[in-house]
Amino acid sequence: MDTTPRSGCAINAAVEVLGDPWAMLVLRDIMFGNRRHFRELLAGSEEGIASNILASRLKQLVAAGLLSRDDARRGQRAAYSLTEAGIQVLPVMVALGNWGLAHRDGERRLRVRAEVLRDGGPELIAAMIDELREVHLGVPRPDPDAPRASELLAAAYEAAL
Amino acid sequence: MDTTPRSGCAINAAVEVLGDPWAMLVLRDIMFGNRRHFRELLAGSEEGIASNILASRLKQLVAAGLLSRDDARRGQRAAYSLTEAGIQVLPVMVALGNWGLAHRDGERRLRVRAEVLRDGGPELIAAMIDELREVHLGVPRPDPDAPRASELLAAAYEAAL
DNA sequence: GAAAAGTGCTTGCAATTGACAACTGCTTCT
DNA sequence: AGAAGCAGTTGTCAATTGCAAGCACTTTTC
Repeated sequence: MDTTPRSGCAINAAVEVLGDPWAMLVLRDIMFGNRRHFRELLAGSEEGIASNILASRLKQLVAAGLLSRDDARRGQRAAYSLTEAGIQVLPVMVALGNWGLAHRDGERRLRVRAEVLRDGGPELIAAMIDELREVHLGVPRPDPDAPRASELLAAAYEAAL
Repeated sequence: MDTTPRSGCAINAAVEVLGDPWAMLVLRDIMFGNRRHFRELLAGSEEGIASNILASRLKQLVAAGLLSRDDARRGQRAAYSLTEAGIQVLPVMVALGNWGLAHRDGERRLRVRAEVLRDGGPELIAAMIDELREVHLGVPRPDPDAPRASELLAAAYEAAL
């Protein structure tokens, strides 16, 4: 786990944390799939991550300050939560999802649902961030009556299957 | 160069192409640094990519349809250009840059410049995409008198150093 | 017109990282 | 006490990465 930055560039700084294929997928499952425990993350994702890789990535993400590890009374049921820095990865995730929807298979499928993400952008993302803050940080949402962005986003994410 | 997708998820689709640390940095240098030739990319980036890795990544990015290789009369001065799919990576790049600016070093530095990217968002990105289309695809910009977004973005990117 | 310099890569090799399977120590349920 | 579930660790081996050279080619320079 090398923490020496390769350069001072901001994009490089992000890439050194998020540039690993598995890091993004783990974050995705915690964000959208709401998986919080080791075994859930291990078995849950469609891509089939190996246990040592998952352990390594969780450690890195905790060290980088994207996740916190809540070791609920030692040994059992350790839960991983997003920190504020981790929650702020959502825009990156959505941008990646948009790109993936638009450009795999030569840009032909799933246009309709993709529009939910593509243009619903900023407000939807802001609302989703409020939800993530509530779930992971325990911060109540500013407007509890606001529509649940997670459902729209999760639907668009499911459409990505 | 394995092209078999690990899953059908859109985020995974994007990660399989963009999830490599070097892929994003190469695209960054082509986008913001306007480096188009092998040797430029090799010597130009602050991170110091190895030649075999660069060759491998360029090949992958061309195969994935993000770059095109213009082999100006065989042998000499092959130029790499962004395709439309490559240009569309810009929002991902900006989101990554934002995150990097905000969250490295515990969120303390470069706030001022970061705001250029953070909230100037959508319109700035759209304008920059028009510019990239002009430079890399030869498509004239819809409004040639519009301010040059690349200067604002490049300034914010330079601030990231 | 031969030498020098520049081009896009390729090759060899040591070291790191990745995937797969099995296993450890701990805790709780029966 | 036994079984089952938990979060990981360890071992092994193949694939990938990083670094230093080198190669075949083209253009420039003298």
